[in-house]
Amino acid sequence: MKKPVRMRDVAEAVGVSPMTVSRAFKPGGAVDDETRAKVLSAANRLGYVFDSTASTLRSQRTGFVAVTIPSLNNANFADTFRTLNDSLETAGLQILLGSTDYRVKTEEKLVDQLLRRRPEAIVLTGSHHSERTREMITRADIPVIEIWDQPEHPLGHVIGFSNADAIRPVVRHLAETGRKKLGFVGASDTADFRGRARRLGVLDEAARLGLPTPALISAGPAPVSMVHGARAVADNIADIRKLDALICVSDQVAFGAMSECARQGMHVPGDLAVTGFGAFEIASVSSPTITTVDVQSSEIGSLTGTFLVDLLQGRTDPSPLRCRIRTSLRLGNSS
Amino acid sequence: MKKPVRMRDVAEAVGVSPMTVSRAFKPGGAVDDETRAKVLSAANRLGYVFDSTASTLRSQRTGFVAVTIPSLNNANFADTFRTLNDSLETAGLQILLGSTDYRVKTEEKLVDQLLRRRPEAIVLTGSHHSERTREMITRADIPVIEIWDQPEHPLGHVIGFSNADAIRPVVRHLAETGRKKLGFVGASDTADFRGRARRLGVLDEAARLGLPTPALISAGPAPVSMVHGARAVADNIADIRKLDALICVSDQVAFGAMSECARQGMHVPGDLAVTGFGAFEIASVSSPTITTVDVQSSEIGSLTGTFLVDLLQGRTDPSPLRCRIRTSLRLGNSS
DNA sequence: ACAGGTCGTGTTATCGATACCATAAACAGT
DNA sequence: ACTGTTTATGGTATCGATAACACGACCTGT
Repeated sequence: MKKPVRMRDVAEAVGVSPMTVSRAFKPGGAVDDETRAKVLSAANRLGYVFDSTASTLRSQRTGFVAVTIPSLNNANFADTFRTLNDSLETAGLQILLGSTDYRVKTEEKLVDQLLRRRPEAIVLTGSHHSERTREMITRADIPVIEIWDQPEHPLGHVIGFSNADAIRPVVRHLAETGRKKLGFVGASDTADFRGRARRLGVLDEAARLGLPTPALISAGPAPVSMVHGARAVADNIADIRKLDALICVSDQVAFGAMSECARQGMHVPGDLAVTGFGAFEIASVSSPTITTVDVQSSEIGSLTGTFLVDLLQGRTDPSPLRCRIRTSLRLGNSS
Repeated sequence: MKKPVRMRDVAEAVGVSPMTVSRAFKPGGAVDDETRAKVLSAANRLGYVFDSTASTLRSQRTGFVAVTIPSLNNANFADTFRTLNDSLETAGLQILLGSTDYRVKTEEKLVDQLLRRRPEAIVLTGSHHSERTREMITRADIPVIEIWDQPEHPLGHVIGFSNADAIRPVVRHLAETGRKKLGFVGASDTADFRGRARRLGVLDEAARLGLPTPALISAGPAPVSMVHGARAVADNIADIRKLDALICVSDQVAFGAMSECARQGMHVPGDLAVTGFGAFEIASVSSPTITTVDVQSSEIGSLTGTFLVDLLQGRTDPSPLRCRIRTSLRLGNSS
């Protein structure tokens, strides 16, 4: 239980001032090469570990970026988060992650907690926030990026796509291939705003094309995944036999639905077309492969990361960015 | 660009000392209820945001827990991380997450970075670390937990299972059902230590049971997932036709393998049994369902979380814990 | 030779909260 | 009445690094 080594101790050991040690630890610090080498070797010998907390307080730069995502077990956001993390960590930034559990109230508490850490920027998944959340973030006066959506009233920067528009090509594709009686499988509640937007997109596009109103089939409360897709089909099999296409809110749900269809003796795509959303691995590996919408989740993460790094280093115009991620229909054998 | 509100400003507004404001913000702070209410309302009115950085420096408590995992897109660790995060955040602890990319050198750099933030504890996935990593962590003098493994020489606490032992029942099950010519599909390199341990477990158990040495089929470098399982089967189809069981390093690989088998006209389990590992959603939703090993990934996370919270609050004996997570064979229709 | 520049280093004050101790008031027990 | 205890609050020093400024040594060009 000896007391921890501080910068001062290293300085004394080398015979320089703490300031010189400080500079030796900064990548761009103006120190003589020889001095730096001596400092670093002494630091290593003494077991000195740089204290970011003190540095942060004095310099007012935390190196933190706060990130909120709806759910950690939703594979949808894993890719985005991973690529975002990769971009940021090379710039020496550390993510503070929190999950909102699809609730604006939870998001509010989370944002309050995160802001106490003085992040240099904040990334929010989605665009629906409580009034207080908006206020806290505005007052924090740091860059904000909303991702995975196209908000009407953005808080700051936007890197995402319209979930409603992204799914329209699916409806058109189904209509073009002669499918008329559509169904939509998604979460029952309205907590998953992106899922809800997709549902609205489906309904609207079907109306525009003069198709009958799609049947809405609930897969239970968000987040929904494979088992929920399977259960939704099992629970509504009679209705589903009357349809000729099932539009699912995600590839996971689509896969679950397809697998239950197989169990029920329905042939995909012969008896029923099934589509997903998100272009996840499962879509290209399942049989049949799933018709889906590629939203480039990795792209969202890496774009956000590089943009943020440029912004924080002052290399980028800080005026609000609205970046629309290009989404595309990817045909599989399920439709 | 007005200057930020500090505790002192709130104190002045209410007419108390900063110390009282400080206490009003602590859950257990001894302040008059009325005073606290006045302080909090003033804080809210002025837009004061508590500054954890300063608090941390003075009190020497950061509220951080450092966590390293091999890969963020490996679904294996998502459940563990999610439940761990849930337990910790209710206790007001914030995770600092880093991914090691399955490399000890990357882990070393990561640990160095994370320790600078002065975490109150560190959680490492796996048990293979560089000498320098071990040294840094030992010197940091904070609780360490190694998860997802059973290290021979633990750094501190252990919450995990033996990957080699966990997969033995799979081999026994296959032997009992008359399968003799086994194959193992996993990552080619030795970077994924847990995958390697499973392979060794398969080889050893096969030898004990007097079975011929299982064929080793590479699915490429770690991390491996569905597409790699499918490709491994496609690339080695001639060899695989001679086998009667395929033991895969994970459910994802097993699913990919099964789907390629279907494409190749091989029937599972008729022509070939296929098994996975991890008991992920895909195992119970795919058809056929996959025989797998349930390792309770969620359990690992929540156990680690509650243990850590108890430890940091001094409610638990700090002597090294070695917790063996019970694993179990879960039969599916794929074998 | 000298003004003006760069480079490496030291001195001092400070970032914003809180540990530690002191104090005053209220109240109980003998 | 006096001591001891509890509760609510304030004053001061401090956590460990660094921004800002100062300074001397060494260039470099005219």
